[in-house]
Amino acid sequence: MDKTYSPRAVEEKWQSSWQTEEFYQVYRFKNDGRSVFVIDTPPPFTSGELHMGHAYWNIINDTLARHKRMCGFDVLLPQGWDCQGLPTELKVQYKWKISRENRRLFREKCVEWTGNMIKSMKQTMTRLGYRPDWEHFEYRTMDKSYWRAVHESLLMMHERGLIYRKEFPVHWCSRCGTALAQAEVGYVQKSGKLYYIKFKSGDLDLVVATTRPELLNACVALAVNPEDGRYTGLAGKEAEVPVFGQKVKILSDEAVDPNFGTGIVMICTYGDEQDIKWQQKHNLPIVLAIDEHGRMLNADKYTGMKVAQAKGEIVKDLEASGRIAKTEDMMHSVLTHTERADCMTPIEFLVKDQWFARSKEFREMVLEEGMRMRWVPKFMSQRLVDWVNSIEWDWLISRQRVFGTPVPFWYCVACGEIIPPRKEDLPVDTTASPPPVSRCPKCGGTKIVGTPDVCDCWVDSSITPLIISGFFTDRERFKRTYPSDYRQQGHDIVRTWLYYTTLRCTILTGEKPFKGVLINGHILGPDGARMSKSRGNVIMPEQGLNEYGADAIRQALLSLTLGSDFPFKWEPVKYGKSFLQKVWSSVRFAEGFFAEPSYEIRIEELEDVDRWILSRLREAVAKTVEAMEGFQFHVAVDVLQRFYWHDVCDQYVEAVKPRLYSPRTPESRRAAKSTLYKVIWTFSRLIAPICPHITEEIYQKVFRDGEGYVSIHAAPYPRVEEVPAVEGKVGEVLVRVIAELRSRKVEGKIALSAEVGGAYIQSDKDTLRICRENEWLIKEVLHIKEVRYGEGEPKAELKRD
RNA sequence: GGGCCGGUAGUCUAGCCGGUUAGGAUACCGCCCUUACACGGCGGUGGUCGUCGGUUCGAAUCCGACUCGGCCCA
Repeated sequence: MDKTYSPRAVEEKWQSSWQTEEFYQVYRFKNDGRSVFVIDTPPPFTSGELHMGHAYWNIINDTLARHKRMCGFDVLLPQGWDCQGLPTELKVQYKWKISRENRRLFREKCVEWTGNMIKSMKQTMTRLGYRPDWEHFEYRTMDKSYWRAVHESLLMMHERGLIYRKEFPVHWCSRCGTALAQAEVGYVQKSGKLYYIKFKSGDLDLVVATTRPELLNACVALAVNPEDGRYTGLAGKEAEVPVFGQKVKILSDEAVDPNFGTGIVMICTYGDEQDIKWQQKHNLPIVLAIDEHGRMLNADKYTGMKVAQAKGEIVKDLEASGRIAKTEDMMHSVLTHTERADCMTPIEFLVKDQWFARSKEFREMVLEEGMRMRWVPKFMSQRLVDWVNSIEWDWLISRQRVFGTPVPFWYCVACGEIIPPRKEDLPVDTTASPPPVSRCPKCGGTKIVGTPDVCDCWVDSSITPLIISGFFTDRERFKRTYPSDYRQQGHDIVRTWLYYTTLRCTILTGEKPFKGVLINGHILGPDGARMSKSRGNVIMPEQGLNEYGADAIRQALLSLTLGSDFPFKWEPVKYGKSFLQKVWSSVRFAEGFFAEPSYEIRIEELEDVDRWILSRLREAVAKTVEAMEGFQFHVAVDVLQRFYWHDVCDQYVEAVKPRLYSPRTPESRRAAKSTLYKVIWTFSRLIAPICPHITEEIYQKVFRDGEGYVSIHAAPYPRVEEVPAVEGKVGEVLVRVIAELRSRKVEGKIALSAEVGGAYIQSDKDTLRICRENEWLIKEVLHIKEVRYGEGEPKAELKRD
């Protein structure tokens, strides 16, 4: 064995070995009748970059899977890819200069781009030691087989009357010419003007403060807070909108902030999200004010102008007619296309024909199923409860995009009836294929049209437990692998991925999708803020893999408490690397004394320090097993690092050196060897799920001949009963005395290898007896010629020559 | 504005179903290259456990208020 452990070379060697047929049997899901353990892992968005946050959950799942395999479970560890999304469309559009007008070519190019991204991400995953069952359980949401599953799931929901169409406003970026998901927009602080505009209501002038006078044409109501004493009796009256002249009602609503502007707000279709709520709640008319290119609609002489231009013109005309009471400069939040930092176009709400899935009515069901899951950590379940209780609308499942799973329905133009495809025709693209009927089954209408809309990405990813269990493809396997044992995910997507999965899977199967949920926190940048390119605080695992190794990163990330956010630092990784070197050196030392393939402990030959370290080992096994079972990985890391470094290396190895180099008896030497063998072999298996590479290397070099498994990851996880239950108290006393004398040496600036003439040990009777019995060992370990003893307060002294 | 989480030495963190000299890591300072390891060993400096109240014989640990930070949602 080399003096220095080189993670790079060792890790790469085993990562490629694990991909071979010989080792695949360790990692494959066999469905051979053993208890199954299924982990529903997140399919990451295929951005091409695997950052430390991804690495974190890769490592959690890999560690969990390795642990369960060693415990004898038939583990199903799948890994999917969430492929379809706007960022990819924009890359293909802007970087590859492909026009989205040609939908087929555009999609092909998106698929090609995504393939490249997956390749690069998979490489980093592999370098982290992540080893899911790529061969049989890798899925990509852009594949036709995945589309088919999504379509079948939507078909089932349609059969139960859960799909409907309706006009609804969407976030729209006029520069990118597309609808956006909420996750793709954000508020940006901008300086602007607040206009105080006078509306006529009878003889009164009502002053309304707004930042968007260009939406006057879409003003459909005014509103005041019912508690606002200034406007008692105003509700129910009418007002006239300046410039455009339409008459609108004045409403009363608690959501109006009396402290903003004058306390009177104008409701437009649509200025912001609150306007949507008000429009729905009060059933107000909808005026289309802006088109897809950001130009005015239904705005008299302003029609066709760009929004910004129209704003200027309208303000000018308001001023001319004396309808502006005053203007104020203010900072306000503007909803902006922030997902692509260089777009930053203010978004508008456009009314589009949309597809919905009924979800409001399943709130109770989702809550009940959610509460039947085991949550780790427990408090995270509150996020689901809060979210479900706050749901006000059904799920808008359509998106006006190109690269996505097509919405698989046609509809009758005459009566609006939804026409589903035949199951055997799935997957379908309704813009390219003819409908299964030529006449509407409801009204007989002959104009049946498809839709270019695609599905929200959560429609795709909310069926992962069904995909991995074979719900659509293999009902026999499904019976054994659904629900998943655990769903692992970040806390930020409880309200999306977890909620939608629970909703859809329970509707489709009648049962919750997973028995347990493992929620992890975010890995933040070193500055404590969320990692983002614009902040420049993104940490990529690649930066540390060469220098410290995957096993070091794994230790560092697993030493975090599950559920909390953490600023990433390299220091704990460095410590992990030191620990690997420590383990390596100690095994290198021990291995030099192992002449036989394996060693069995003979209880009767054990000496006091052997019994001590074995009792400590037994304790470490118990604690580690308990921690691993309870997903307390940080506890396991801590217990193992401390046990091995400080008990095994600092104390035990030092204390048995004389018995290995110049033993008094062959039995003493054999006891030391067999204890060392037991300790290292057990420890290696305990930490194998956390540090799979170094333990595999050690296993293949030291233990394979004696133990016979193809891989350490095929060996059984240690159980407490494997370690002899022996009394360690006597050895503990001895170890303490030795440590004490060693400290005296260091304090006296005596080299540890230097011989000293004598030592004086003062303590109680029992301790002295133990020391006398082990006097040979004390002398040899510390290079002391003579030891004297005395009863009294515990102390240890050295006498120089 | 609402929900959740956190505030323990310069930095990070364990403990938090009440009683420990409050562990550990890193950084820093000494001494030591000991036939596994200087990616090491031994020792040391450093903490009013966010603030203020309360419960208790006793609180980092339980309760309340406040404050700061983070995430999610309005």
